[in-house]
Amino acid sequence: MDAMSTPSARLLSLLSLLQTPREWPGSELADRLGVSPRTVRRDVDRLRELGYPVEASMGAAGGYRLAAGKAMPPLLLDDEEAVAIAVALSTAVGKPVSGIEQASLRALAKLEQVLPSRLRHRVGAFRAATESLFTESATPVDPHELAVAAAAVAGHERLRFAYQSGDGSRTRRLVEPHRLVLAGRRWYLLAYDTERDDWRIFRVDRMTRLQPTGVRVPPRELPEKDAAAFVTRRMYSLAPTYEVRATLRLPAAQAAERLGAAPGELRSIDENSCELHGRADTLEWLASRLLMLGCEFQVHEPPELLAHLRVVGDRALRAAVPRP
Amino acid sequence: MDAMSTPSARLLSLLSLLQTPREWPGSELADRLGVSPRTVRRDVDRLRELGYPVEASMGAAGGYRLAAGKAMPPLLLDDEEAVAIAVALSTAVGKPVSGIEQASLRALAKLEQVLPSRLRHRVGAFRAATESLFTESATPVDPHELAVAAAAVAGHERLRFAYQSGDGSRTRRLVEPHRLVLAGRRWYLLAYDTERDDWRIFRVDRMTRLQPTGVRVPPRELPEKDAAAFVTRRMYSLAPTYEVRATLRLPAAQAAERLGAAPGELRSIDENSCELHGRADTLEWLASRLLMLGCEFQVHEPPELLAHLRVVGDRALRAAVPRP
DNA sequence: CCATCTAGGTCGGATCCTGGCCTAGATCGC
DNA sequence: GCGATCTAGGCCAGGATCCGACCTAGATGG
Repeated sequence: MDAMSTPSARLLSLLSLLQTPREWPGSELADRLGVSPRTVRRDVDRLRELGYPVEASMGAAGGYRLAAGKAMPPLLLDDEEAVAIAVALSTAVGKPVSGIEQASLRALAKLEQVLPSRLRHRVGAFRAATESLFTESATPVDPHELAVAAAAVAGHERLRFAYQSGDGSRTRRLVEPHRLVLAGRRWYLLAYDTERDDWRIFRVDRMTRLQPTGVRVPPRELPEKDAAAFVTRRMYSLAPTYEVRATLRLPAAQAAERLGAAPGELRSIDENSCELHGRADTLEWLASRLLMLGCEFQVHEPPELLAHLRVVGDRALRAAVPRP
Repeated sequence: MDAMSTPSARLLSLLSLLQTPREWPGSELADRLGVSPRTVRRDVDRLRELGYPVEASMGAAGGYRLAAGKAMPPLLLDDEEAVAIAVALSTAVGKPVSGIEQASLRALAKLEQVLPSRLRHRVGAFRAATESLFTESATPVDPHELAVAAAAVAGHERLRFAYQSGDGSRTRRLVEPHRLVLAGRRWYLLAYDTERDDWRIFRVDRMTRLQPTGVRVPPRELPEKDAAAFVTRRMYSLAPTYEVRATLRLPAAQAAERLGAAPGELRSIDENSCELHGRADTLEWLASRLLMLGCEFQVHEPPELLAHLRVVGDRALRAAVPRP
């Protein structure tokens, strides 16, 4: 333990100790912090005054611990925990659903800003290991670059990057980032392209070599009020999606449960079948989800999905024929 | 903003402000914290002395921001970010791979300990929404209960719960938790059953109504040195698993990449095929992963997987036949 | 009923903290 | 190049805070 000379440093260490899921007797805390038990009691008081609910169980074998309160206390993580959170957020952000993607992204950007570099390497390694497991998306976005972009948005910093547009041509861009928007299962950066003097939308998974320039610029006004609307209007030109229509031999309630969030539309047909309307961007993802439902189903559209199902079905049957 | 009377409270707020991915001019910080700019400079100094690397850009339009340093600073999260992290950790823990499961679990336990209850509800809601999306596992474990168990392990607290054993019988248990072990894709609790006076292993997904008793007991010694070894020896009686053997028409390198972490064993056969040896606990999971590889393959074992592939293949082909 | 823990009042002396004022150095825009 | 604007940090004096020591009260478990 360090000197713990100042009360501030002591409060921080105290918070860190109390976050461990165990009880600390005052005497042990005093020992660890290098102060008298009386001072520990006063520090506990201070924490309580700051809004952190330190619980104490009285009597012999009593002790202090931090309980759930009204506000989030500062989280004091050790190295491994920090890495675990970074990895978890990365996969969450790379496979966004839910409706808290913006918050996940903010949290990731915040964490990456202060993550020591030696930990950063470990995060990268784990990310590489886990990412390919969830190979649902054809081109999963790099969470690190996403975080860099998010930081640039939040800091109003000019951003430089290489972009590969839909037709394959590569360009260098210098933009003023405005917002990151999740649409479908992809992230888009809405930004003002300073070289082309116009608003542009970039698919984040097509951006590489992001370099925050550090140059802060006053936020520019959008031509339209809602960034998300602006994006969705232009988005479909960038992201070819498939509209699915299928009949599932499964009660609508169960189908909703198994499909989880963002299932698209489900309409009940009768007590044990329903119709699914949805949209997705890769056939593999669609086919896999439908097959994982574990029920009979019929696909009506799109024709590409019908073809893909035939391919997958044939492949499964061939795989099931034992050959030496 | 609050009073910020004491330097400790001020330092915490300052840390929170500096974690935002933007630059803060000293004057604005002074304003927000309700102190003079000189004091802000001193506070910044204090933070630096505590080991938090506050970066400053000089000149006009300069400012302060928190950079990556040697140690993790305390993370100050707003409500949404806290929820996002909790959700991300939950799915990471419920679908464990990687090799940082223990750390993820610790982080989740730490977070849940201090998470305000109103946020806890939101986490539960998001969890329910996202969980069913990744319905790979037959009985996904409840991350919240896992966190409770982890806290009991760390705090040496007796734990009470209801258990449904493999044969379907239900019992109430009172145990002294010793360790949580991840084996295969399942979590097991190694604990001393105080009523049966012996060490037992419980599948966490079969535990319900966990109640930490708050009773702290001195840690008991394991009969064998390594808990993980003890578990793995007994585990296979609890978890029926399938041993897979298959030939993939894919170069070994590519297969490893697409399979990601824990692919089992891959042995290269020739330049564009390889043999896979692995183990998994559900056929659906296995079949889906193999089909997602996007290459031809032949399954040799187990026979159950052959049967399941035939079922899935037939179903896919039936689904691809348009019917009114 | 006693040991052990939290809770908290009081006091004096040492320490620290603050704001004001100063100079120095870096950087950017004009 | 020059001035504006920012960080950096020394110095000082008055006041607030903090600390340990010592005390009593209350809760709890063996």
